[in-house]
Amino acid sequence: MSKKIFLPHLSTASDARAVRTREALRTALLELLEVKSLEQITIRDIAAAAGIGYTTFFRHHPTKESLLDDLAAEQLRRLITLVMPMLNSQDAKGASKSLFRYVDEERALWSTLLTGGAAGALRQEFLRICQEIGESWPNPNTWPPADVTTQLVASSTVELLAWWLRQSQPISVEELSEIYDHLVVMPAQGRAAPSAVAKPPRK
Amino acid sequence: MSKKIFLPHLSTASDARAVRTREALRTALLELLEVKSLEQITIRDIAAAAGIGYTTFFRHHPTKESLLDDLAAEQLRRLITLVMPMLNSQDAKGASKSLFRYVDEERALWSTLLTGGAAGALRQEFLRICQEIGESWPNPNTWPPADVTTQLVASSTVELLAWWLRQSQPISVEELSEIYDHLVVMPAQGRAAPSAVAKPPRK
Amino acid sequence: MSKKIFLPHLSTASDARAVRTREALRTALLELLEVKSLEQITIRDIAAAAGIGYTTFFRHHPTKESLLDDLAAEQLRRLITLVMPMLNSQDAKGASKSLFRYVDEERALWSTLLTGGAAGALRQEFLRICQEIGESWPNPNTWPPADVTTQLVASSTVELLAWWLRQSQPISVEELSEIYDHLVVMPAQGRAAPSAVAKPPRK
Amino acid sequence: MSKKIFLPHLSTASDARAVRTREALRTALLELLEVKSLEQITIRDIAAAAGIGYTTFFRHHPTKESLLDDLAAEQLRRLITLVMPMLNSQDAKGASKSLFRYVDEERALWSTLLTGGAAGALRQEFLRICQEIGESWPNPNTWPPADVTTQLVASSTVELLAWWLRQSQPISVEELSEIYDHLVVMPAQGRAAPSAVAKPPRK
DNA sequence: CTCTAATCGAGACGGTACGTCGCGTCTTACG
DNA sequence: CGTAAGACGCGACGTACCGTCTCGATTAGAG
Repeated sequence: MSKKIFLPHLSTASDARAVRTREALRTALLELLEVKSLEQITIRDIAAAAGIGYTTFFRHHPTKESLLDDLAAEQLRRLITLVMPMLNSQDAKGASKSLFRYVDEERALWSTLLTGGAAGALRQEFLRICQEIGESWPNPNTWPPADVTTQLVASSTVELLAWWLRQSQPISVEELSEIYDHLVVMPAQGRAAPSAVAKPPRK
Repeated sequence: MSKKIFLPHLSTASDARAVRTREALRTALLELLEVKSLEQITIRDIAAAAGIGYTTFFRHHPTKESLLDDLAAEQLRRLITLVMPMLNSQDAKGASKSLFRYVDEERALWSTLLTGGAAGALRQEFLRICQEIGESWPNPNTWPPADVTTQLVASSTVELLAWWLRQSQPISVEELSEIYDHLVVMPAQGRAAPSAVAKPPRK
Repeated sequence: MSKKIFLPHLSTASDARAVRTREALRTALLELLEVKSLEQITIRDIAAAAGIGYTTFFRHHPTKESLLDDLAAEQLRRLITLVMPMLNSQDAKGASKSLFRYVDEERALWSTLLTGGAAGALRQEFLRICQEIGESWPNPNTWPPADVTTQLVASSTVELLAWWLRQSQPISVEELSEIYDHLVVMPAQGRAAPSAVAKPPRK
Repeated sequence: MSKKIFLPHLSTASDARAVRTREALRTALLELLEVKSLEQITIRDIAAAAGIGYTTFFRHHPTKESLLDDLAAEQLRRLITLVMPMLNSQDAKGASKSLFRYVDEERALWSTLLTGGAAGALRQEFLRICQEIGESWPNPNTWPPADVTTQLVASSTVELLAWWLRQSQPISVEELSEIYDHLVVMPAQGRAAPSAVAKPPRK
């Protein structure tokens, strides 16, 4: 009962037509994500929107999730490298400004990804990766536990970004940084409370 | 020549069989949610797990989401009434303890709802309702804007609860309250900085 | 795997309510047959039209076919006793007039039965019974074979009756008798063709 | 947001697979018709018997009746062109022999169609078409009325054919022609009774 | 400058799930 | 305490997509 006998050519990434098709697929998915959620989008929808044959989709991606990856993976990775410093950087303010400036540059893309139909999937993937990276770090016995702090910072960051991108009246990067610093970064760095709390004995 | 003669939900609600069936459906969904996500669960799965006929499902609920509502709506409403005070209560500590004690009482249910396959849906619904309630409040021109604060408090609360329920080593309500107060409540109340947090008492 | 555990009371035919219900069912079916075919009519339709509960239907008849029987069986039997003489009677003219006069008296009923949604079923049952009776008769080695003659007479009779009942301009019993005699009876009695054909050699 | 995107029947008709499938469907239906009536046959039955997927059925036919059409329409049309001459041809004997010889050639098919589970449907369709054609003819004020004659000839023809195909002992085309001529054709042509029938007064 | 070979769209195909409908049986609550 | 109302399991309906496969047309390179 083999699961996959189907192995398309996975077109030689250098073929001009293939490149054009991939681009069309990405664009099509983004367009559709502005309107409906990933699960509501069918592969047939995407192929139609991209102006390619249904079967051709599978020459490039095994599933629609794979196409979303292709879209988001690199951007997501970059976003994460900009977020993680928040947890221990000395210059959190500067770091957060870098983060928001980057998102501002790619505003159109992130707007779709975080406020459109892929928001759930993106959020989940983002949290997963943050957790993964957090776990690989040296884990001093801090309080509150590092994993929960990471989780809350990551989730708050996504939520704040989504909120920002939803606003009709633009909010400046500086102002957003202030909010972020106030509500997310400082509490997480334990500077929220003046007297840095020593880890309480567990058990 | 009417097109729709299908009128469910007229069930007497007092018929013993119907009550039994509804209960079986709820239980079945909870069982399945421990294993897979809501979208992966088919109505046929639920019916089979509940030991009822596939068609019978529709006599009680138009969709599986409706069944989830039936499960979660009241509990969710209760959770929310316990969360909202965090945003302005004088006695946040007490409020948060009430919150966590309630979740602790319904630990089995909330564990499934927040760490199982319905987590995404629940989280989204929770945020939606919080936002709705927040908007109905008197809105002094605070900074940071009230809506973003609400959003972050709500999302952090869910995230923290999910983290708590996932822990293999139980964490006491008191300790959790400390973490919550530290990372979520105080920053949100703008009391983030000076007022000292003494080493949190254990137990 | 028992097929029938369901044995309703089959209400004591003398109960006044039962009698009223049976009558309502018959009427309801007749009404519906004017509009759609037997297979398109559901038992729920009939019950609703008769103003009785769905389940109650089954107290009186196991299937809708059984109800049709109840309606038609006796009338059908009577019709047949009037038709069979055509095959050998001396006084075919008189016999056919009796036949058509009877149908004329029950015009409303037969009109529904033969031109409405039960036409197919009635026709088939009629033919079946004719054939059965024909077979029980002494079978002199006639030519053409008796069974085919019976079959054709029966089918032509039904067809002619249906045609008659469909006419918007009423045709008198006398005239119809002429047509019947001409097209059906005389040929069947071998008085059709002038030169009576001797039985041809069979291979 | 269109409700119906379902567009079958665009099949290339030249695709070898499609041709094979269509053939399999025809064969399957014929097999099933030997056993049960059209209404008792489900589309799932047909698909299973044809060895194709249930859904695939609908790529080729919207209903099972449509499949029956596909089977019978052309043959039926041919049969009718052979029957209609009976009503006015000079050479009825020759015409009837052509008719029966044709049916004899396609004996297997017609045997299934006229004595199997599609008999009712076929009969009805046959009568409908005959009537239709008859109505398009010049309609001299004959007696008996042309439409009833057509109806009776058509129905008798089908009945006779069905009888013939049911016989275990084969009856020759010649002999059948004799019977047909005797019982159906001659009466219909008004050459039935020796003493020509004087036209009875109408109205 | 044909002629074979690779490629790609279109869509046929077997599936699985959907939501609807009617069946005939069984249970319950009500009058 | 019998009966109507309707809950129930069942199975067919017709639709939508899935992911795989086949095919015919369109190019592209080789003879």
